[in-house]
Amino acid sequence: MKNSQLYKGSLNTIIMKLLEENGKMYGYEITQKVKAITAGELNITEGALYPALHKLEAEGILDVEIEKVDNRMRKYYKLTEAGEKETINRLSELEDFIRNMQSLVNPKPSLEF
Amino acid sequence: MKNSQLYKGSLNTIIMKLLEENGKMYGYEITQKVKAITAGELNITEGALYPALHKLEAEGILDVEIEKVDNRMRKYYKLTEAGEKETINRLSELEDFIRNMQSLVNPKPSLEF
DNA sequence: TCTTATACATAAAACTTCTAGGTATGTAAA
DNA sequence: TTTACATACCTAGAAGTTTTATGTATAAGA
Repeated sequence: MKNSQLYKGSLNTIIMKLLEENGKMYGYEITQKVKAITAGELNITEGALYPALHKLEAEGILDVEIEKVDNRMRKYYKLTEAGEKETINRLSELEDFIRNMQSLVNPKPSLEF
Repeated sequence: MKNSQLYKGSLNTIIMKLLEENGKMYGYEITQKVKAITAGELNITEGALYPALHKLEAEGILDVEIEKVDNRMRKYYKLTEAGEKETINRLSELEDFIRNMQSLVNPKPSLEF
């Protein structure tokens, strides 16, 4: 998609935040949710999403649970306890990042008269 | 450094914004400026910075001018005309990005009573 | 003299993401 | 009925950026 370079490196944080908020989600659901929240501006590709989910699972951040709905497979992911702790750190990093980027883009004028 | 993953993909935008603001800067100056603005939280490594500057120059975004100060070489970079136009686009993308990330992290509650 | 700061540079490895494919089911349109 | 689209998963290879680890050189300070 037309995703700018800027989103690179933010995928894990996005996934973890969504799972923190919604309890459990499956891959396709995550892509649709992100598209909806960002009004179509950010489209997570499957080639990025699935490897990322598998990696987070391997790291013990996520747990999987397979369900069959309408004869179609769904793999629901949710945060482990370790994952919840890590999510707190990631969100804090995200806040710092946003604050820093805003400082760079919108520097405080020096206090002169 | 302890730079989180989130900064990946934002280096070009940072460089371009700083040059838009300061007219011309040299590599080492950019690293110091970023460190100062972010209170030490973001350190741009040379291994990332110099290749990025060279690439932006090759793309016609930046112009170089070599000066010798105190017997040391300095390569001053400044935005070309095309670079200035592109910077406007990048900053607009950055605003969208920040807005989208904030929507994800801090979703608007539905308007129910 | 040794360390730190200034100032540039690059090559190899690591890492993430994109592109481009693949499988399969259900539904709606032509 | 065949085509298209949405749902739902997956992966391999290419592309791209950044990190790590170097290297060179001058100036200043301990």
